[in-house]
Amino acid sequence: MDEFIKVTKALSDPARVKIVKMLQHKKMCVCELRAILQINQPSVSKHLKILENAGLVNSAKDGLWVNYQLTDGSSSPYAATLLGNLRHWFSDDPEITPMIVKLPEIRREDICKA
Amino acid sequence: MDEFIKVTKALSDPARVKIVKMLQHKKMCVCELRAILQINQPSVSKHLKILENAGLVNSAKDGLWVNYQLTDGSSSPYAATLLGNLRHWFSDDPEITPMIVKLPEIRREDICKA
DNA sequence: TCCATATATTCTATATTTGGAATATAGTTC
DNA sequence: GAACTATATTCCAAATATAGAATATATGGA
Repeated sequence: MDEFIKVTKALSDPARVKIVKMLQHKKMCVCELRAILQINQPSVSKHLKILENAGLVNSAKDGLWVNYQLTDGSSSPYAATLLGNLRHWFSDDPEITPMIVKLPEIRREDICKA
Repeated sequence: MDEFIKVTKALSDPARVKIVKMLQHKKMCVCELRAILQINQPSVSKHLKILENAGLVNSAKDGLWVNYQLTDGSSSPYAATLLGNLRHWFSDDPEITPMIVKLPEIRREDICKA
C-alpha cells in the first residue's frame, strides 16, 4: 500500500500536478520548470524528487542539465494509472492552461543562467 | 484542481484507504470502523469527514448510528475514477485482507457500546 | 425528564510537510 | 586547476496534518 500512498501524496500538491501536466508536453529541466512555476530552484528539485520517488517521473543527465520526463509507468501500476488519467484531466484548467500555452516559448538557453 | 487535490490528499493516508476498502463490502458505522482499525473514535470521525469532503463517501443517519458508504461518484469525477480503481487494487494486500476477512463477524450490536 | 450510547467537535501536543537561504556537488569552459 | 552554471542537499522556520483527551451534540429508552 505504501507504493499507492507515495503516488497519492506526490499528486496532492498543486505544484507537482502542474509539473506532471507540463511534462506531458515535453521533457524539461529544473530551471525551465522553475521559470514557469515561479518558485525557487531547491523547491523544484524537491518536488521532482518526490515525483521520481513515486515512480511518476524519471531523470536523465544531459551535461549540466537534468531532463525530467514522465515515466512509462512500468515501475508502479498506480503511477501508470494516475498518469493515464491525468492525460485527460485539467486540460482546460485555469491554473494549467496558461502554463501550457507558454511552454513553446520557454527555451533553457534564454531562461536559465539566473 | 482543488477537487482533485482533495481526493489525492484523502487517499494519502493508510487508515483512509483501509476505510474505503472496507466500505466496498458493506455500509459501516463509526464504531464498527473503530473496532477494526483499532484507533479511537474521534480519529475515525475525522478521517470520515475528510473522505466525505472529497466526495468519496457519504453518510446517512440511522437512529443513533451514522452509516457511511462509498458515493456513486456523481459528486466528483476524480473520486469516481479513483473509487473505481480501488475496487481492483489491494485485494491481496497484507494490511487489507485480514480486515476484510473479519468483516462478516463484525456486528455493531456486539462491538459497540464500548 | 433523566440516563446511556453513538457520533461530532474542540483543544492541545506532536509529527510531517513545505518554502527559503545557505551550502555542496557535478559538469563545462577557459 | 579556476571560474561559472545547473542541480542537489542541508538546515531552519512556518504551515499543515495527525492522534488523543475532554467536551458537546443528538438520539433512543426508562
